[in-house]
Amino acid sequence: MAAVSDLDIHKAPYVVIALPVPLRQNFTYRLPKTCEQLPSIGCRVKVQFGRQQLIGIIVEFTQHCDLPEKQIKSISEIIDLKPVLPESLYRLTQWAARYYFCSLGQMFTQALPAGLRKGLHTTADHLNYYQLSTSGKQVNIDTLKRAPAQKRVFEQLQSGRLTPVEFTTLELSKVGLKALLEKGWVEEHDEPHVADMQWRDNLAMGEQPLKLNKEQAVAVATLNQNLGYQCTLLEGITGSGKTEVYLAVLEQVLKAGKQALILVPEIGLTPQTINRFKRRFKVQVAVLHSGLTDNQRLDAWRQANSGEAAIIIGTRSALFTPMKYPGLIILDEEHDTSFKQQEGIGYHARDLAVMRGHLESIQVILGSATPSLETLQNALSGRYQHLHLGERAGAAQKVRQGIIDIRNQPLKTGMSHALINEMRLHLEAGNQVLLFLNRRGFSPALLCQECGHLHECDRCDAFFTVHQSLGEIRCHHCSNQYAIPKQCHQCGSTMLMGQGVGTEQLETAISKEFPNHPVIRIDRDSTRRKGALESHLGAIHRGEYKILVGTQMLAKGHHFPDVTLVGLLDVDGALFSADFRAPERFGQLYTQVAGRSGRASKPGTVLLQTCQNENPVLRDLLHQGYGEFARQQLKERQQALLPPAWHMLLVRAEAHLASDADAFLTQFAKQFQPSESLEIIGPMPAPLDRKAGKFRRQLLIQAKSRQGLQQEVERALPTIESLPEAKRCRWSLDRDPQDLL
DNA sequence: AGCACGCCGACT
DNA sequence: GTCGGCGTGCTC
Repeated sequence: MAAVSDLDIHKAPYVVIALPVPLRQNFTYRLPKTCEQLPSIGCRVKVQFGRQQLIGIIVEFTQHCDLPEKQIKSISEIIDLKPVLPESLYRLTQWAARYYFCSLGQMFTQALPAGLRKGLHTTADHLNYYQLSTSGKQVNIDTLKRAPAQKRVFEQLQSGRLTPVEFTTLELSKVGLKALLEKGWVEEHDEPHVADMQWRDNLAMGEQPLKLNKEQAVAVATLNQNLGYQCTLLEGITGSGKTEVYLAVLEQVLKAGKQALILVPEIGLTPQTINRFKRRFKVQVAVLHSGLTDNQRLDAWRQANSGEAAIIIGTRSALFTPMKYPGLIILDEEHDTSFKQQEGIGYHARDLAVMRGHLESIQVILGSATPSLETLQNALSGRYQHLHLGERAGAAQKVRQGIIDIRNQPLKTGMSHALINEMRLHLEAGNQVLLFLNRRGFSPALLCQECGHLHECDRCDAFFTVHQSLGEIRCHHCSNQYAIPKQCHQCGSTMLMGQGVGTEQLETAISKEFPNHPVIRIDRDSTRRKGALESHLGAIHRGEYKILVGTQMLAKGHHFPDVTLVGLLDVDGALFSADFRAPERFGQLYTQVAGRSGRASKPGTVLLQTCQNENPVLRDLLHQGYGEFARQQLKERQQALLPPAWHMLLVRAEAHLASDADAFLTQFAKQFQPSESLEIIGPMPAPLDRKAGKFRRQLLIQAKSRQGLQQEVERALPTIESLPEAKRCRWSLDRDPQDLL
């Protein structure tokens, strides 16, 4: 970035500033009248914007400005003299803003922790922590026998001081701490903070590494040879020891005095994962998850930025955490959809991680048992290094797998007789059974048995979902809910019943079928309460439940050693979805459950219910494993001009009048010339046509080359933005959309 | 996004 | 008569 210390204020009197507003532009201000030291590009400044004060970032110094003089305001305050972000991250933000067609200001909103957006310092000069007081050290812990929350806090403090971040990470009770502070057994300290960089010269090891098998050793050796930027796909089946490979590479990186950033899916950031890294190396680990307060998040950011934290672990947004000594980026479960932001600017942490590795000249490791087709294509084409762990065909070989043909078969609440019989066998042998049901398309609607009327949400184009236990009908697309009606809204009949199978109904039906085997349901509804998922999983492991019913949630990252039968009830729904990624997702889900059911001594069985037992896609997956299946899918995507072969931009528009959304998208489409390398599809109704009383339409732009798409959209956007139709609806752009639904 | 202005419905 | 609903428009 160009420093401006050599520029004269008179020559460059204007400052272009990126502001945190959802507008695709920057704003020009004047330097303050009294400005002793000139800030540089990347510094934060406070400015008056309309009627509010905002904090923005300097993007450029310039001599000319087309606006009338009197419209230009002066910067009210300069916050930093040094850029908030290191140059590599400034460039990454700039690149991402361009790629995702948003302003730098919007991208900075994603990249900076809230504390910095509010103007707090980038460095911590004080360290705040709790520790046992002199009187506290005399106290016998048994006196806290009847106060378990206090006891846990006390125990932790016996082994050393705790910062507020650590306090939250350990899930300790605030009330317990408060009580101890009041008793005077614990004191709060605030001391000048001196950065401790000991780890860089003298890495202290904790737990001994496990012995690597041959494949792991080869992978580690290969990875350790990489210098500078290199992206690698580490394709390893469940249980093949990817983490051990990460740890071995990490050791080399830490020994060289470099930091590592580890990104995991939302669901994967568990204390177990974090502890595995903490136990191996005696270094500071900064953890960034959604549960942190703004201050705690800023603390973790500062530790990473100063180089004190050697390891940074976090979910999607942790991608933007700066490292003083960048050494390595690991992105585990690379195919996980939580790496793509779904709301606002839909950036993909995986794609940006690769770009960041490039900008920082460090290696990036993408790990998965079931790589996304995007990553697989890059690995097959040689853009990424490709390393394998475990047999290629996957765990599918070790499990018994079967297809239940349900054509013309009577189903009992979604279950075939064959499935019920098999369940009985496994349950009688004392094992656990797991049933998967996709939520989408499977909601039990409220049907009138007399007139056939299906009760529909009055704000959306979706059927209500019946929740028997709550006595409610709910719309899953907006928060609309009512008591279950006693009479049909159309004919007044009282013969109303749920139609279709949802997890809840399945749960009830199973309890009737197997009264002696307790059932538990795991889905978004049953795990809403904080800690509910953990407690349910605990009960499952203790064998308190024999039958597990759930959605995808159950497949991710959990291992159930006593489950010997897994049933996938709605295979057809996944294979014939409107979403072109549905088969890929199904392949990933299937491979995960197949890899996790049973164990060496108790081989698992996976049963699929389908009307398509000759389906070639299904055959590939079952007989040749995910690798072959994925390669086949890649070919199909190429033929259909779909990602990752082609590149996609989804334009969404929402308006009170369907015609307003349509008119805008029609105008949008007119800005492009369809050709051999550019296709325009739509405008068409979004799959959920009406949501919360508004009409939703979408337009799909598919381009042969990434650059072509970039250029075309960049050329057309200024015109589109000034379209009168653009004001009559809310619209947004989603690059590389994950969900067309 | 905020924040204002502005124009129509149920209340102290 | 007002309080407040959210539609529309603007921000260097």
